[in-house]
Amino acid sequence: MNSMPKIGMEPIRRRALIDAAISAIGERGALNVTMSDIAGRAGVSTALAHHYFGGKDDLLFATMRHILAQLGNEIRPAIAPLSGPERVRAIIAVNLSPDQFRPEIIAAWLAFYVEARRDAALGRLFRIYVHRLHSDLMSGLTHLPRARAVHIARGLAALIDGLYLRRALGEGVEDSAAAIALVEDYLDMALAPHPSRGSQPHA
Amino acid sequence: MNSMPKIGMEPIRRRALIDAAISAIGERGALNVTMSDIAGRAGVSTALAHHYFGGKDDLLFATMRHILAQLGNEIRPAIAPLSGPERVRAIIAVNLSPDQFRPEIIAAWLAFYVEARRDAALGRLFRIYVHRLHSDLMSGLTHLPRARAVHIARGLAALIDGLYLRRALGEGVEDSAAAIALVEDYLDMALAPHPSRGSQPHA
DNA sequence: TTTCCTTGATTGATCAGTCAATCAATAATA
DNA sequence: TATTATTGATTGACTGATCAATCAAGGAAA
Repeated sequence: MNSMPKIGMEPIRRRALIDAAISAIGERGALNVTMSDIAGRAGVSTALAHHYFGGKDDLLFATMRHILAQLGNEIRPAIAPLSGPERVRAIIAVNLSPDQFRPEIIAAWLAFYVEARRDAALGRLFRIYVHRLHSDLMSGLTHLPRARAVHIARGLAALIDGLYLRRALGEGVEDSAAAIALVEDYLDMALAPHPSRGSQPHA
Repeated sequence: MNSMPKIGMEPIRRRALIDAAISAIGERGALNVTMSDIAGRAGVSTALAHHYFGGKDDLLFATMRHILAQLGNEIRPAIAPLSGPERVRAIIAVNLSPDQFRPEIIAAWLAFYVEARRDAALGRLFRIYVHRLHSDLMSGLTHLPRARAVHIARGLAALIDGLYLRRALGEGVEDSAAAIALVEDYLDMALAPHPSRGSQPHA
């Protein structure tokens, strides 16, 4: 380990393998993709995939982490300058943006949701996502009583995930814009003062 | 196939194998269960499972059909005497009842959702479920303009599925009652006349 | 004795992971 | 400049395990 005796292929290969994994998962629809398939798509041998990632689980974990990081990188700047309902709207817009609503991304999400039930590391990753989404939503609902804000945040989160599911199945809401409209409609209703309804108090 | 020269083990075995499949899927969290595992839980050999179901895919298909049929059998009598919002409330209550909210059932749902992306037969099965849920919901929203009813029905369906997802992950809404309360709250808001909001018209 | 019921053993395929061996590029050296 | 040592990059071939599916044979009721 003196200096740089060889070129730096590592980041390129890692990225290529992750992209290949997303592509493969998107096409097969589940995590039962083979290392051969992934490596083939990335244009390398299976041995190289093992060399860089250690094993299949590690590669899939890195893939999911990449997807989550990408989502985080889109959300952070989008909501930074906003507060209140506008902040919530931005979160919704990014989570359901055409970019996140791509079939292969949805397929990967769904497949990882399933896998997270068994894989402890994946489960932790998802819990981080769930918590981040929740606290992001809460940060736009500070003008409401806490209990009411929690209620709405949970509803929004479930709605977003539900729309993902239906998208994965190819049924229900058609495109990104329709999904966003649906969630925003929920938000509008929840924020609008309504006569006397609901189990939670509101301002 | 003349009459009944031998006792009828078939329905008993089929049912036992389906129950075993649900149990196995619930425990492993995905569809990558083995025929050995399923057959073992049912107390028979793998060869017998093949004898009665033909192959693994057929067994899993029958398992999902059984779960969907069970849901249908619970919903039908529950909503038959009702109409309007009460009918919608009954649909919500059954879909999120403690019985449907069992971890192993949720796990099976989720796993089949994933598999339905590839398996055409499973996909058809799910489309039937989606359509039935939608038309059931619509039948309780006849007092609203059609466009508004469609909007609400889609929101309710997505919300229900989203709550399933979060339940599968073990995060978010805790139990059946909390999930029902969340969806009913959405329904209450959607049905309550609110000042001037939303992209869809309402009565 | 016919007919369903049931199984153990086997087979063929798939796949993750390993390994020893090349290739290529740079840095040190003479 | 030419040579050589060093090291990352890369692969083909192999292995061990897993698993769905098959089959031929052995019960047991009718």
